[in-house]
Amino acid sequence: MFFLKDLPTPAMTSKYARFFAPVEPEQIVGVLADLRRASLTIRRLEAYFRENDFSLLRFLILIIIDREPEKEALQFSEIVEKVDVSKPVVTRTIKSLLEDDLLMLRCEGSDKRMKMYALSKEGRSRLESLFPGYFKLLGDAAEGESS
Amino acid sequence: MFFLKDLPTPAMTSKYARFFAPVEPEQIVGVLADLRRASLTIRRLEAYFRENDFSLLRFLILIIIDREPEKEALQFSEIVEKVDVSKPVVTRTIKSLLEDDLLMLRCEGSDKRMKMYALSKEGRSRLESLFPGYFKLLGDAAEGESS
DNA sequence: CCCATTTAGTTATCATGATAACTAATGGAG
DNA sequence: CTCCATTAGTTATCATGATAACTAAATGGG
Repeated sequence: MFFLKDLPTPAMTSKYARFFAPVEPEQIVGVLADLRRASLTIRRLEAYFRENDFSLLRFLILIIIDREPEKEALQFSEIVEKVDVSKPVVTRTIKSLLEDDLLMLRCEGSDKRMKMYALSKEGRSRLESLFPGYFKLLGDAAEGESS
Repeated sequence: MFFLKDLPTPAMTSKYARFFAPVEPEQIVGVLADLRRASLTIRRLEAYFRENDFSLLRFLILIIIDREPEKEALQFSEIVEKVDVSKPVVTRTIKSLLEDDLLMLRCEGSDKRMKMYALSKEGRSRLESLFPGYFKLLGDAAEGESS
């Protein structure tokens, strides 16, 4: 998250310009504005999921499994690859999803180390119940961007 | 941070389109791309400061004090307002900056609750030593955006 | 002037990200 | 077949964000 509330004023950027020349001040300010805008959107998403006793990461893991075209179960390491988060965090989050019966462990395959996870019925309906608010926030962000 | 590595394919968005209509799929995908891009930039910034035994928040607090035109010391609550982070986190971070002698406490004023903080000489030079890498990353992000 | 309320900042505790080091299963060289 | 290196996932611990509840100082109505 990028926490600077106020973007630098022109007076400030000119004070620091010697550090970033030849990049134009407007470019620097533009990037800062983008970082700030994205951080606020992410914050709103996190608040939305928290209000619904969920988390962005839990949601992303469910959607990643759901959106796969052919497979109906995904391997742990595939999930780790698609969600750009460290393995221990995925382990912990999947554990909580299992405890809530939103995911099911599928121990098929010859390799006894591998773990496959599929959405449960509750998992899928929970996911769908979260879609409207999620896409609403993304839509709002899209609007805010053009304005 | 937004962790989804792969943006949804057209096949995926059409699967979910009923949840976000009438917003156009390209808009949703566009916002997701922006969130992802910003998250990666923030990650690079955090990695940069970590490599330099610093943190993005520590840096932002220093720059906020430095960039104020007239005042050479800022009040705790002013810092909290400008950096969009909770008070306890600011307390903790300022404490670490004091321990490293990068900030100085200025207990002036009649209100004995108030605390004012100013950059020390080391604080200012530390800040300046971090500028080039910081603005380099912002410049890179600006380039990546236009491409 | 006194007590209740407000304001400034801190402490305690939790949530969720990371890295390092671990266990258990696999697989390939000899 | 045996043993060592590799791969899959977990455990332990830390870093840094949050909220709630706290202490101490200021303020204002009676």
